[in-house]
Amino acid sequence: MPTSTPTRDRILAHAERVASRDGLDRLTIGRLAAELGLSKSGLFAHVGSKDALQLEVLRRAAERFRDAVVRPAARTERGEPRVRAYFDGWLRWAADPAMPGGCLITPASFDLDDRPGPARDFLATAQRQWLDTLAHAARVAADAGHFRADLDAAQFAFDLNGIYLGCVFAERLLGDSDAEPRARRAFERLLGDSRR
Amino acid sequence: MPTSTPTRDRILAHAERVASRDGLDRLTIGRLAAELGLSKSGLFAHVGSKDALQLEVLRRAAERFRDAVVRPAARTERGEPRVRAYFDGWLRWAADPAMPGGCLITPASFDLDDRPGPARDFLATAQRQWLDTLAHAARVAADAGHFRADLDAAQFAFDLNGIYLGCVFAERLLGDSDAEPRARRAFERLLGDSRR
DNA sequence: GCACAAATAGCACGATCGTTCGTACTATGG
DNA sequence: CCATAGTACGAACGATCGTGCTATTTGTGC
Repeated sequence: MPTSTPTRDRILAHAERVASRDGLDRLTIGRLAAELGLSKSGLFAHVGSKDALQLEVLRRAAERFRDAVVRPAARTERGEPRVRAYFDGWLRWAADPAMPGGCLITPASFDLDDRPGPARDFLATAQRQWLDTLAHAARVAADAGHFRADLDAAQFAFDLNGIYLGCVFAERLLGDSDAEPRARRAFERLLGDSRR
Repeated sequence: MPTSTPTRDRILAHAERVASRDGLDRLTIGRLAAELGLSKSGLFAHVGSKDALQLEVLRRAAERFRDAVVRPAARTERGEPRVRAYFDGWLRWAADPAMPGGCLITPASFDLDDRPGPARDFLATAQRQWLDTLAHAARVAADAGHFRADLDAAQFAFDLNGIYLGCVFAERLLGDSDAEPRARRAFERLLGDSRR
């Protein structure tokens, strides 16, 4: 099982789309093979196992997240602008048309939260890292005087995450068309409180 | 398929626990039957179909939520105290030891958000109702002078939901032991902003 | 043109899924 | 004592799952 071939890339790219629309654990080797015009065993040889496939899909989604959100924002001006850039990128990521079902990591985080295993471990680590990134950016903003000095950065990250989750929830389950404006309003409220 | 027999109640009560721990769509007729000492066909006769089983589990969870959270809080003093009662009950519900995997509705809401059908419809309706209840309570609190008069009640419900989701996320995926204190702090911040 | 390796297909396996069907057992009402 | 309805069971169905094995195709260096 090679680590990167054109076919394998095709498989994983499609698997990401399927997982986005239908959920990570609705990924199925047979269905994937049929949709890609491959045989089950042919596809299987590329991915090793179903668990490995799911894990790899998660890894690639996380990598795309880093490319699309984390790295660009990390190059913007430090302090509050960078915090804003993180949040903007996050919302853009959630609405990325390349992923028809939205971020596949969010539902997986709730789905796997009680199922020990490599997938859950990966998700927990990745999410912790992301929240740490957000907290660190808030800390830097506080040190720069943009936010108040005694800001609880971890609490800031917790609050931001809640805003994001509420946005995804309202948008996708409730079909609430102004979920994103609401999220932005909540964000401004959080920033306001972080200043004074 | 009768609507209520002792056996059917036993089945559904156990199904709720399984769905709480493993997720609604990991509910399986065969597994359920084995764990209850019934035959697959015997159990099947009680629930009609798998989809009906899942839907019924959702219905019962929602009913328990009304009994445990909505109704008690609705009888408390109107205004801010009732808003607090809703939120307290909500957090208590999420930590209810009777449901070993926490609230089964939250993960299902993310899991089914892109899968049309009766289960999704039910979830969307139930969640909309709950958010409306919260918004209404906030509106009443504003009219009573506890919150500022121009409070956006729907935004309040949106924010509250985000706090809850962030709490579940931190608690269950990250194993963050002070997720609940953080949620309470976020709640107080929301209340503070709703006053001025 | 041939050897050799990689990529893909074909086929079968055991398991498990939801579901159906026929059939017992058990109570209850006449 | 019999009819009837409810309750549960066992066996089987077609489908699909993940996963092995064994060919066959394909491409590449000599």
